[in-house]
Amino acid sequence: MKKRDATEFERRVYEALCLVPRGQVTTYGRLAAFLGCGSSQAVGQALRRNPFAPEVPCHRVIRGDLTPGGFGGRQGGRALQRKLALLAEEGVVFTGRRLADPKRVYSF
DNA sequence: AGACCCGGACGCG
DNA sequence: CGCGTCCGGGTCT
Repeated sequence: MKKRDATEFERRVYEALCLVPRGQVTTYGRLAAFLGCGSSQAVGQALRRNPFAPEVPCHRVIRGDLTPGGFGGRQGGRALQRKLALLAEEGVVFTGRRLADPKRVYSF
């Protein structure tokens, strides 16, 4: 496997993600709007690559419906549980598969 | 070209 | 109210 440099678009996503204060989470849609991309899908892909993990709190990013989304959906859900536990320590609690506190969503 | 992920909506119990 | 499913769009390799 070859390593690839993050494109300018992805770099932007990580930078915006770094602006999210601890204890709060953001959504792909808000992130995309802040980047001016207009499509949250591209943001999801950039985080899924997360070449800067764990320096980049990609676990602080959730879907617009307050669902974790594709957080390790391919790793057997193991990574998802791990990030979920991290968020729980920050105060972000999920109810089943949805965020229990929509107020925790941070907006730029 | 193909593959990947997100967003909103609908219906059901 | 919550869940599962459907379709499309934009980006990356």
